[in-house]
Amino acid sequence: MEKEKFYITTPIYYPSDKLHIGHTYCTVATDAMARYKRLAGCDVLFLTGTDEHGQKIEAKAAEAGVTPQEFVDHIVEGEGGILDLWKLMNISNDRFIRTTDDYHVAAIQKIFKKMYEKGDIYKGTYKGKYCTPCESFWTESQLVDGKCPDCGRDVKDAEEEAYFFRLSKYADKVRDLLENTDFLQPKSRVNEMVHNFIDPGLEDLCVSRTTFSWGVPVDFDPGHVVYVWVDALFNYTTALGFENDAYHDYDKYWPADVHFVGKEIVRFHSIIWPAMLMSMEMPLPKHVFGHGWLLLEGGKMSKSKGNVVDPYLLAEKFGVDALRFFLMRTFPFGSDGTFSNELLINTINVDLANDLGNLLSRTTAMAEKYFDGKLPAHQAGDAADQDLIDLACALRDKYAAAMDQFAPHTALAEVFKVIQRANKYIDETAPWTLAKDMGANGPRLARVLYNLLEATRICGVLLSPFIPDSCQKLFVQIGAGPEACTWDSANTWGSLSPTANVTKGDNLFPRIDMAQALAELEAVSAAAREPVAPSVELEPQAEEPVDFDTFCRSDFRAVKVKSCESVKKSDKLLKFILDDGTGTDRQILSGIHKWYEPEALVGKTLVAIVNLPPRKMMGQESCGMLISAVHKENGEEALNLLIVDDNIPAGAKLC
RNA sequence: CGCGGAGUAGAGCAGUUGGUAGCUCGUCGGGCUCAUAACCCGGAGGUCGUAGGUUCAAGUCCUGCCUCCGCAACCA
Repeated sequence: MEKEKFYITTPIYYPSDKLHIGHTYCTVATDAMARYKRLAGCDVLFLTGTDEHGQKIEAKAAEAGVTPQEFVDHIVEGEGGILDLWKLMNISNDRFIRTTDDYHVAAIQKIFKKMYEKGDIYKGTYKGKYCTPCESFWTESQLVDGKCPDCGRDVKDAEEEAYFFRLSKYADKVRDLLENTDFLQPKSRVNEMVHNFIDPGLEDLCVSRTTFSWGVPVDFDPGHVVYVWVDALFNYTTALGFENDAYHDYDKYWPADVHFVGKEIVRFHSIIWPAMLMSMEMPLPKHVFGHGWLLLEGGKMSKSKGNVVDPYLLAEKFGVDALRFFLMRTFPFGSDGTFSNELLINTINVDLANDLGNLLSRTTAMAEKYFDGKLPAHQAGDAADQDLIDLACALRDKYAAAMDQFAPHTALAEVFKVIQRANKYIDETAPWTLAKDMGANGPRLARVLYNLLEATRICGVLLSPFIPDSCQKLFVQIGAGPEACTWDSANTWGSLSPTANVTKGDNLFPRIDMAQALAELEAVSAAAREPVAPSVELEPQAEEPVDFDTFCRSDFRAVKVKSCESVKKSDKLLKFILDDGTGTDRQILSGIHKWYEPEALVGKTLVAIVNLPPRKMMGQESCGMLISAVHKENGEEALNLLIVDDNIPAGAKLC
């Protein structure tokens, strides 16, 4: 019989930096799902990879003084790189695609051309802000102080030739897909997509650039490179051999059964991707699942906060399986979760050490102690066994139902109900009491231990997609051969040979000393936070001279802060009421809340330019601008207001 | 009135289609001694943010309000 196929993917990650626990979360989830489907008898293809083109990587490589290819090679294949991380985490992907792979590049060119010939990609003009010296286009929102974010110089309105994809043409079909099918999950993400992007009207999408070269060239129009969407999204099909000869199983595996993606890229996968496939007249993936993020206490993980969680460190310290298990067991897959080391250690101790590990340990210990590791064939069952047996036999279907709904946390919760029931069964049957009279109770005791081994085995089979290595050890200890580790055996009581060889091995999951482990982790992260010599970056000095008259027209004045408060609904703006010596209060808004609390500034003497035209911000008028000194420290923006001597009277002119 | 999410025991969270409010930690008491100071049982602790509404019945559905968090905007 033909096996049912199952094609599952992670996003292709952007190798501009090392990956963190969030990437690991998504990849581990995909891996567990893939392993589950293989266990259940499917012909699985599991794809992950890297999205290696784009301006940011080009720039980072230039900064590092290497070619873009060398740069991504190092992050992907180098020591401690992405491939190493997935190897460490025991990821069972069947393929790994890099968008710089030759076959992918060639296929993308064909795909681009096809959509062009169909008329769904057309040449238009891309309007934006252009910085001539940098030869860079920027969008309005990318500008810093209205100037080029790279060099700080003026930008001008400009337009360039670019190719556009007719996204608008597919708006209605995509809306129908989102609203009336279970294509996008969890359902809560549908509203967000429809209200934010489809209701306001989909605009055609710019799919080429001429301002950088690190991308797939448009082969029929030199100078243009394919911009991210076409290049990245079609990886899911080129990795199967679509429009290339590197692989030949597109017909077999496409469409994908599910794309697991982070919620930040749900938009691309649920709107742009289906629209492009519609254009190509290709089948759509069956599901896109947008999982949640791992947050940290106090908000998002971010480099600048220095709170990025390193999967290497945790896997090394607590074990790969423990980390994998924690990620899948603790957080509902569709929603955000709050990561903490305490939670990690607690989960390991409670579920893995106390419940699962200890169950295995006490069961195998008794089998050795009472029967030298080999139960006799003559065993005596009892009506009291039925509850445990029923629960264990019903587990597989509940587990499968949860997994098929992309709810690994629920599947694991079901497994642990059985583990807890088994621990309770030990109390109910009190084997140590039976053992006092082996003559009378031997067959009964043997049956009790066998039932425990069976319950443990079934849980082991179903846990193996999550903690594969640990389950192999478990199977060895309970003497389960390959026939007792199959999907079919997972709801068949009695699959384990009644006289299997049981050996008590090392503890599967040793308990972790919470206080000690936390202290060690804290020591590591304190060392990491130790500044590597605070690198101060300064803006280069302007080369262009300014004539004296122009300079003199700027009217700088000393001003005294009469009041200062944060602006409602803005996390950056502070509103200042200032004494500028004129007798009339001056109001200035300044985006410096990140560096200053308003109450700390009242009474200070500052410097402001007062003859700038007033400008509205967040509905309030700002008349002038407060002067600050700015620099970058360890890559992060730093800002200090010019606070001058209080002896200077309000309104004094600076010249 | 930009979009969305969340407010459930001291803490952290589950609660599918409305039908006796659960889990982990912590806490108090008991049991057991096979086991990784683990396991098992029981107690205390919740007006399920708030005010209304629909219903025989609402944590669950509807409306208003309050608070928090993302995104967006703003950041002269």
